[in-house]
Amino acid sequence: MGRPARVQMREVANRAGVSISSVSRVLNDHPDVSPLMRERVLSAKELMGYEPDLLARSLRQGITGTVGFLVRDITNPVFAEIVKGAAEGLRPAGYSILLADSEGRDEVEAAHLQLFLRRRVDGLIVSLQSEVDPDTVAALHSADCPLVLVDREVAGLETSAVLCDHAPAVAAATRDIIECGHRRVAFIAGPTTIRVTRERLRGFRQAHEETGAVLDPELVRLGSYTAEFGRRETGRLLQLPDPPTAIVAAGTQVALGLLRQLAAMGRRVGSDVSVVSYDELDLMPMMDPPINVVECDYRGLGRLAASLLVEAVVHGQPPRTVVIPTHYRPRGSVLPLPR
Amino acid sequence: MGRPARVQMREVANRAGVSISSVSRVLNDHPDVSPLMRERVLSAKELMGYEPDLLARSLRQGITGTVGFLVRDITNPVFAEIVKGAAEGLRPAGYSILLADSEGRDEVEAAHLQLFLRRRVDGLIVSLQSEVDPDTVAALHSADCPLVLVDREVAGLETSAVLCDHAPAVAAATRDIIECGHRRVAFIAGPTTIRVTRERLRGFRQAHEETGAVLDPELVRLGSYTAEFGRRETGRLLQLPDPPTAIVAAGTQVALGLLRQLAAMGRRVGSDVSVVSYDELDLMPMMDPPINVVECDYRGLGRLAASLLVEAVVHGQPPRTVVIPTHYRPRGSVLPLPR
DNA sequence: CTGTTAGCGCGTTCAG
DNA sequence: CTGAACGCGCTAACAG
Repeated sequence: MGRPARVQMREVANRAGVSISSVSRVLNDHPDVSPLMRERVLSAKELMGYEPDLLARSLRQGITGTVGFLVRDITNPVFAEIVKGAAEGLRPAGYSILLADSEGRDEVEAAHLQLFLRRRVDGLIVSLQSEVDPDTVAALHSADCPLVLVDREVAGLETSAVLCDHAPAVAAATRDIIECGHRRVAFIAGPTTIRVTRERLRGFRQAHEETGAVLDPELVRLGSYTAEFGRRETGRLLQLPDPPTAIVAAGTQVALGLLRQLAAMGRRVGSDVSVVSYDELDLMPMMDPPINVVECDYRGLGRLAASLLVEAVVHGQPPRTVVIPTHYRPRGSVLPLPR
Repeated sequence: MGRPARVQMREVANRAGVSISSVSRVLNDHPDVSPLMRERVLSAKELMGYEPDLLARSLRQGITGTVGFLVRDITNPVFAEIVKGAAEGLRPAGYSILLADSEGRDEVEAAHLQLFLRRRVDGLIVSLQSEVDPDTVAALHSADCPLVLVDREVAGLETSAVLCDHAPAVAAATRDIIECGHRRVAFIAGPTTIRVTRERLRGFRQAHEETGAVLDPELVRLGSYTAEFGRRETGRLLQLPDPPTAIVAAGTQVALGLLRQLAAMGRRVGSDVSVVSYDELDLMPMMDPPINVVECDYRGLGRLAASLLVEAVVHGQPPRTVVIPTHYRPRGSVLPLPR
């Protein structure tokens, strides 16, 4: 079957015996069109299977109907959920999503943002892997469209943001551990160059202060949100002369690495070492014992980001920051220390 | 800080004291440009921070540098992996990804495809939720760009495809179960309107034929690839007068639902009912007992889809179909039946 | 209410 | 090797 040659507006106009602009008016629901005209144009359109070229329309109107979405790693279920939520929010508003994955590299992240801007996206939803990379920050500053940061903050950038309230939830988790009698609690997370880490760490510290427990700096391991980092640091922590009896793993991948390392060392969650993981992996509740988690509604977070963006793009609303609650869900992986 | 007004090509031309077309030639690496001209233009460009508008370029050149990517559900780790792989393959080639999620609705799927075409994507990578929806099929037929189907096939459509070799892997899994002494093996999967289901079912049947085992049609449950379907059918199967002693759950979400239902019923994997799941969820190997799975390299599949698309778009290569191997990984969730 | 005209920002013919 | 003019397909401003 031959390529169904792309039919253009002028052909429809000729076929209907009217001018091009009349076709345009009908298709854009301009008020000043006679019923007869509307009829003629629409039937010609249907007959020829005409669909307006959005590229040309975008160039003319200066709006593309696209939103750039940047995530650190689309295979991380947290980001997949956020994207899903945003997609649910953006589709009814008529926006398409340009998706970019940072691939763990700052230069890729910056390049994607620059590319988005050159494609003239109407808005950006961004969950950076680095809040401090110069090129990335420069790109964000040069953005001439609304921007929503997801669980991130960039110094000196006035923008909308949707944030998770990590600190209280991590504090609750840590308090639970300490109240079970643990005195050496470790913390594994990513770099402090992103807000999530700083907030989580803040909650972890706060719980120690409130309970009067001593926080050994050696037990805090900050590096990257990867399974490999989680695995490695778990191994190192447990080989310490005075090892921790409980570990808080901040981040899905870090938690995964932790569990792998425990399995490799033949240690059991709960009995050998108590564990609090971050983010609800679907299988966490079905493990034995079920893993305690800190989590929030990431899909809702994505929907929220979408609605903030839409209200900024469409209604010109000023930047706004929304914080959503985050929860600690004890399930059994934290056990009392034998006295 | 004020909007950094978008700088255009003509301004760069004025600044450099040359014509617009000279600027264009320099930026597009046209051979016939003097070193002096190149120098003048490039320095003016840097000075003013000019970046070409890709929208206008696309309209002029007829190519957008975008690829439409449609998936059934981006929160499904399988699709997230495929998207990641494709992103890795498409970025170096200079393509951006327009991502669409079908949201479980045929009309959404068709609408997304139509939208992609109107945005004049250079290519499509598509993993349909329905291979038979009329609007969807019509949209694919009307596509005037290269198309790569991912683990799908659409009747009458000459196109590239990347496929998983499901049947042998499911057959191996099923044989393993039967050889362990199980005589009533159930199968839960999605609709037969997509290739994966048909292939998986074929493998399941084949194992029965080869071993001479009897396949009770009542034990085959085909519906949808959702956790809810997996949960419900697991419950119904186990309440049968003569329930299965083993279940093959095809699909990540179905398997998840199955595990939830077993947990809810207080049944243990292995001892109460043997299980083979589909697709490697990261935690499957760490459950007790570790779940047997059928899986393949989905990220590689995505990369493959990207390379097929690129070779079609850039080099005009004809449609090609590639099948990648799929594996059965026994781990301990299938146990012998007591004689 | 409708047709004509002028661009949106670029790339690409053509002369020179 | 460079500049001027045209057009990608469409919408918006203006006449009629």
